[in-house]
Amino acid sequence: MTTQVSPGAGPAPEPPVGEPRWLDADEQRAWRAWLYSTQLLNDRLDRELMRATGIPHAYYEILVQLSETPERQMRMSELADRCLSSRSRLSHAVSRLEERGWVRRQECAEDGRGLLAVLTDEGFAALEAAAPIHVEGVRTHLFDQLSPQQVTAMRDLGETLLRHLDPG
Amino acid sequence: MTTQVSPGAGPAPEPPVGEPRWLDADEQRAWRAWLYSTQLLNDRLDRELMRATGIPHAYYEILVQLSETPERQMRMSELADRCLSSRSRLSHAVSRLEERGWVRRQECAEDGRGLLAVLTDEGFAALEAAAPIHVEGVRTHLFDQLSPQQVTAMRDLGETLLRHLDPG
DNA sequence: AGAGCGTAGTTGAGCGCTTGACTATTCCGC
DNA sequence: GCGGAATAGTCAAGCGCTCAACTACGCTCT
Repeated sequence: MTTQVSPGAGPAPEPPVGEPRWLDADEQRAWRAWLYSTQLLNDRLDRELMRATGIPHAYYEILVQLSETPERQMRMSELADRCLSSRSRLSHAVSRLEERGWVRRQECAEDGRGLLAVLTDEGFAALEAAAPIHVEGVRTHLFDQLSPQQVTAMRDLGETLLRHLDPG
Repeated sequence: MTTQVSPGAGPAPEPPVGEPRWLDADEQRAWRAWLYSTQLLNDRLDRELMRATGIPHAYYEILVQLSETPERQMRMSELADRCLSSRSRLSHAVSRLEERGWVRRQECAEDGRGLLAVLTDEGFAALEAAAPIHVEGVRTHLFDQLSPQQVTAMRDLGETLLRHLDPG
């Protein structure tokens, strides 16, 4: 779906330097399968979670990150990093979560510039309500479809790519 | 990142019916690696394409789909399906591509309700300019990072999930 | 023929994200 | 301790997407 414009495939004839390294037929197929499946899976999980709980997946992740911290609070920047989110995006998101009463901002003692995002009890309750929905989606659309070997391969793939994409 | 609220892991103690089937530690790890890596990869490819060409990946896909058709034209609905897009989304997107002069709408002879999206020469040129950027991104961030076995595993995973998610 | 239903596509409101500019605070070197 | 760079976070404009309502056409049954 996404790559070829020019030459039809063929067994990788070593393109001259500077020429695009087009995908061959097998690579195309692998790439499209990956692209479509990830897109469909994410859409599906996000949609189901949204329908059932009104929480978009991005917000759910914020709640999860906060809940996994001892004090249920975290610096805005660290939260943004963990959610693979820009600071701006996180700032907007926390504002909306604040409106729902699920998170509040609190000044940071050690750093006058900083703020802590704190998960409220209401926020934790919302997360507890949403978690079973979400895990059920992950089960039925992902793990239930895969053999143990495929799960291993998935983890291996993910971790390999992460080493390249997110060396941090 | 995303699932556990409640019990810490443990070797899958067969939850009672109705209880959430929580992920164990290995599953967590696999899930997070998958989720993060797909997110980072998509963000990266989209961003690079956008920066270099001004074309978001969703629009790029529309152009690709049209270009792969014999007449460089397709019914709106079919185009939406192939782009994993809602009709509404596609309609908006085609409107914007029309403003750029890359696509035009054309009445459909056989069905008075229908429209054809037609790729213009300018649109094709834009696609030809963008394709090398995109394929280079897919190479460097995906295929260059993976062994041949991993590529095979990736295709297998993708296709397995597609059979479940998109049985069409 | 025309009532009713299904299909094709569009539209507008509202939300979330991105970008880039902005404020406020801290850190660092002199 | 003071001036400048770096860091933390916010905000506004603009774009893209979703949802639900809407128009228009085709199909079928009577």
